[in-house]
Amino acid sequence: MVDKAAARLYNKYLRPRADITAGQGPWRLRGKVMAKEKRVEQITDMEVDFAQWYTDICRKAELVEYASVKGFTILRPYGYAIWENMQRIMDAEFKKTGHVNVAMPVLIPESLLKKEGELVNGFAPEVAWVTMGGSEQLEERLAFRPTSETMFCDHWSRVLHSYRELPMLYNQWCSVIRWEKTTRPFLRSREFWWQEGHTIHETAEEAQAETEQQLNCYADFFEKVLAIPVVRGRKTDKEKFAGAEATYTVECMMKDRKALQGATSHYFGDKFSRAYNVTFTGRDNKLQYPFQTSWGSTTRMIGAVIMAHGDNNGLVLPPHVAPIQAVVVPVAQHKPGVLEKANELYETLKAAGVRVTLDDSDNSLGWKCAQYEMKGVPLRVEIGPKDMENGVCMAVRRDNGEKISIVIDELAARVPELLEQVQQGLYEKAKKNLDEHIYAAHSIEEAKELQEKNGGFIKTMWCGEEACELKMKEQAGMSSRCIPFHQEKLDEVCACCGKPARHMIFWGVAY
RNA sequence: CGGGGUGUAGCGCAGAUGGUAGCGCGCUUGGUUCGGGACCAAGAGGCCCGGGGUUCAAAUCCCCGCACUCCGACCA
Repeated sequence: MVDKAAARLYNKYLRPRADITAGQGPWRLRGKVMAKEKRVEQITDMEVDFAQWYTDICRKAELVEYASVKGFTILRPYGYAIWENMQRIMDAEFKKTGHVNVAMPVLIPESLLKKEGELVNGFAPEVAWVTMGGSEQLEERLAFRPTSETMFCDHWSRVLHSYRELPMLYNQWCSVIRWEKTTRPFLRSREFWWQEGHTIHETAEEAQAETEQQLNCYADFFEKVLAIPVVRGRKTDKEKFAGAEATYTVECMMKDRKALQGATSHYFGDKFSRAYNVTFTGRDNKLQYPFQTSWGSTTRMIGAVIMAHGDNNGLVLPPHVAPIQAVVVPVAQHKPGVLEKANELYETLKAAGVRVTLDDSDNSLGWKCAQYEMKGVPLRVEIGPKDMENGVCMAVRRDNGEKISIVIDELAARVPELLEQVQQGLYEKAKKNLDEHIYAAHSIEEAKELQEKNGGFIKTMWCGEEACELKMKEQAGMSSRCIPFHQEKLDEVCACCGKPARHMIFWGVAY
């Protein structure tokens, strides 16, 4: 019902622009008329247009660039460096609990993919196919992996013989292809990078424990490394992974109070091992089917970091994954001794194990400040002639703008300490955002009203029926996020249908 | 896949009523600057998204594609 002419006019004259160029009145930048708290141009304010703000950050902080095929993105060095830090930390955690890395093929024969019905049905709409090999038509078309359960099962069906070989705790770092209809950097793209863990176990209990352990591993990673608090819970049958017996999730809340699924962990029972004929000889000398899990986390976590911590001046990175944790910025660097001193600070911090960089380029101080704020560097260390006289330097926190004078001799000890404080500060801020935006509702109408007014998670009691999920979606625009492990009893009956309630459930508008 | 919007220099945009292109920022070089995106001067940079039409003539008008983006449905 949008008036086309009006839309065009809006677009031409009123739509918020990312770039505000100099010489345009009150926003004039070089004339320094801009509001003090808005120091970085080129980024749309999140209050004006959150989606545009997000895209601006992805591009202006040089995290991604669009590729030539729709829905595919290039992870640029700065973006990839964040991913590498995530990988390094997670990979070490996986290995602590006995997991080993493997590499599976990128192509899956159609016949193999089709062996497990639910999985195929779940992924069929988004599978990309290879039909040609050189100039020859292939006898059987090959799927680009959308996920690798089938490859792991096929492999296990050949190599597994005895219970003595169990459990097999495998993981792989790779990219997968899912032909999504609409795409956004990090949040939804046709190719994305991830890790997928796949394990098989002798008993159901062991497999269930694995599922839980890995979910907790993710939750810890989000909270301690990404500084994003999560809600742990189980997905409803409607929302669970195709073919899984149970799907667990860590749900996060973004600054616009929309929900984002952070990572998932699935319990498969022996469903896949039966479908793919994975067997082993048990302790009782009988042929048995192993119990299976899979769990995954993706580059979407970068999107989560952007939307959980970013502000109107750009990206804000948690120190644990920041490619650059501190940048040394010399002030009045042409003055004698300044660059030398700056370099000394750089070397000191490097020796202290800080991921540090020194910007001795010719750009002005203001430019440098804005640049590193946009890129989310947690700490800026300024050193100028006046500081040198006093034997100090100035540290500026990205998360709250606080300026801290540091005696140079104490730099090596103080900076790591400050980085930890930034890490903690980010978590606390995000935790506050989460805690303050969980609302209890007792009917669909109330849920809808709360969602429209506040956003966030709406918690209600639920009978367990899919019909009620559909009703909530239709009437209040929300999907179920999870059935939290920490249950509360809000009512006796389901908020949607009035039948006896079985669970407390979280609803939200999701990415 | 449905509904809007937009494709002109690296980025942001101007280019009524058709006559093959401009501005700001950025970039390069030289100089002056430097405690929050500096200033001056001289430069470089365009198959106007693609394909068809209409016309003496198309960035501009008409079809058809494609891409990006926002809002829904689907998903990590």
